[in-house]
Amino acid sequence: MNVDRLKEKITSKGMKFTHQRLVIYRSLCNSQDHPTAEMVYNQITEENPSISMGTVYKTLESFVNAGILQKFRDDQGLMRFDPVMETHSHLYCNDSSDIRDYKNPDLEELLHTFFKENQIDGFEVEEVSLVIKGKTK
Amino acid sequence: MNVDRLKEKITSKGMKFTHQRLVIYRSLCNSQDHPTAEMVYNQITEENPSISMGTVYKTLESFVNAGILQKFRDDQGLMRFDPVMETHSHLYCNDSSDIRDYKNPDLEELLHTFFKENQIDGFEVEEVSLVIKGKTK
DNA sequence: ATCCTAAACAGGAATTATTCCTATCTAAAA
DNA sequence: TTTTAGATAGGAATAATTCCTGTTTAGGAT
Repeated sequence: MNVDRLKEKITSKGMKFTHQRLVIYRSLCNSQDHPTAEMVYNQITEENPSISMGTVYKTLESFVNAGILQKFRDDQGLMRFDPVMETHSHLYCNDSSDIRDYKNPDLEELLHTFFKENQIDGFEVEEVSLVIKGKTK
Repeated sequence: MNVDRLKEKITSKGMKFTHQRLVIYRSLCNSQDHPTAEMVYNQITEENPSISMGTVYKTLESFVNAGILQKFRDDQGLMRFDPVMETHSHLYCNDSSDIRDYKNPDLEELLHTFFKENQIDGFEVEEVSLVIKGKTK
């Protein structure tokens, strides 16, 4: 994604376009590993040593609120950030801390149908995602 | 569950039977709310003021390793403990921090079949659970 | 019943992810 | 160019969890 598209993405949500936001969002878009705030910080400070940890946290949170990023907790309790906004599940590797994306429209349809037909007493389902644990082959 | 059955549960895993372990495990068995270590601590210290926080953490972890409890992270990153060992999913209330159990054999069968028929490239599924978010009605 | 020892415990310090605070700075609207 | 609301840097504060150390104890051996 080029700078203009990144800028458009940020400003379209009513956020000021700053160098820090550009760098942080670009880092997310280029990563496949659902980085933590610290991983983002380590990556961007190689080229931008003056960006502070607090800014990384605050910026990531702003992006989540603006609907530009998703966040979720991993098993160690660390917050992970994800630029993929469509509904999808995650594959957790039992042998490492790898987390891969898993997206399957058939599965989504299956679950949607299931919960439509199987109402839960006293609970209204709004969102379902899967935690899939296993081994990388 | 009476004291003898609780004791049996603990010693059958090769663990020494101590007063602290009895009290902590009993607290878990009597709760429905997937308590955190701190919630367990607060509950048991009413009657057992000398049990330390460190012991609660260490004991809960020992129980998990022994296969007596399950643990999982909630959205706030807190570790939750659960005496229900069978596979089941959780209902997360969006309006509060309530977490209810959800168990449905049909759903488990459905998912089992799905992942048998839909192998994931480079990944071997071992365990699937659902994160179900929504509203308590 | 008493002794012995590995394991468990209490109490508190240390660690670590994350949030909070405040003075300074800057994007972008006027 | 000026103005100012919002953004940032840097560091202090917070809070869940782990670690450390000296003391105690469960339960097998004597």
